[in-house]
Amino acid sequence: MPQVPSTRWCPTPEQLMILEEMYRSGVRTPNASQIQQITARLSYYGRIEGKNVFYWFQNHKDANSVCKMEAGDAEEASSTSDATLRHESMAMVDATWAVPPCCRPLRTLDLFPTKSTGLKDECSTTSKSSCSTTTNYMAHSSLHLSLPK
Amino acid sequence: MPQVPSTRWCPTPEQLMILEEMYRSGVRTPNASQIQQITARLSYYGRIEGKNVFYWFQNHKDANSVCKMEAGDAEEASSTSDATLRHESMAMVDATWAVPPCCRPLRTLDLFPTKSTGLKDECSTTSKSSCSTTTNYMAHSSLHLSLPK
DNA sequence: GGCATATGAATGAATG
DNA sequence: CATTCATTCATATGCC
Repeated sequence: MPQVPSTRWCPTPEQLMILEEMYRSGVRTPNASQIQQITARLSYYGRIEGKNVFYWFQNHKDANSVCKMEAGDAEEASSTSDATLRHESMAMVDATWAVPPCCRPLRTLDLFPTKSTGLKDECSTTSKSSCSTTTNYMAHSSLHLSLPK
Repeated sequence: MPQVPSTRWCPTPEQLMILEEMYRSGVRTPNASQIQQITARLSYYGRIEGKNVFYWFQNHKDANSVCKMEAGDAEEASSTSDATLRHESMAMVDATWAVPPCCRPLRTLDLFPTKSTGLKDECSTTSKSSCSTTTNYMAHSSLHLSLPK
């Protein structure tokens, strides 16, 4: 039971930004060397491995349409939810998508903590305040499915 | 009284029954159209959205007769599957993989035993904006690596 | 009231 | 590139 920190890669905003920009630039499937460079560069902002980059581009079909729900069906609070469509199936059912507010609060707190002293764990559950930011990206819609409205 | 609008989907027994039956019937990953139909049908019994159906099937690996949820299975296999390199790009970046500790100290030493409940990791990354991102363009190596095999 | 558990939701990782 | 698997996160609910 490894409490090992072997966590899943947590893309930081900076990393994301760069990746997205690259994607926008036309990068689709970087080669090994490309990946290496990208990884090296991104690793500056946080832990990242080559495979992360690789998979990211693999999964990053299109970050388009941060579709929003249609105003006609839900009267939820609608906290600017953007349904991130991932698969075609989802794309179609999008109509029903009305994802409320589940964004991912990036807990990028300040610098690395020096928690030797009685500092509470930095990963405290709280502090999930603003999940705004542009954390939501990625919408894997594929094909030609009519996405969102 | 679940009057709260933004609540999570609350599957009704009827919905569950239908879903499970479908699952039993062999439905594993319904397509968009499938999802739509299912959703439509289930919506009769209560509010439900396409994503709910989608996720349900996604998560419903084996919720039926799960008998291994608890028990004293404290250890894990951790077979550390070797990453079978699939593409050459990956092969090359492989070096970057398995980069264990590297430079990112993400984990704190936990002296005291913490309950596993809500074990949150801290993938916090410094959102430092030292920036100075030297617009490092991508190298157009264009090597001879043919990706996929 | 909070703590424990269950499960929906999200997405990174992997495979075909 | 599409699809599926696995892990994690967040929220709801139940039991103290």
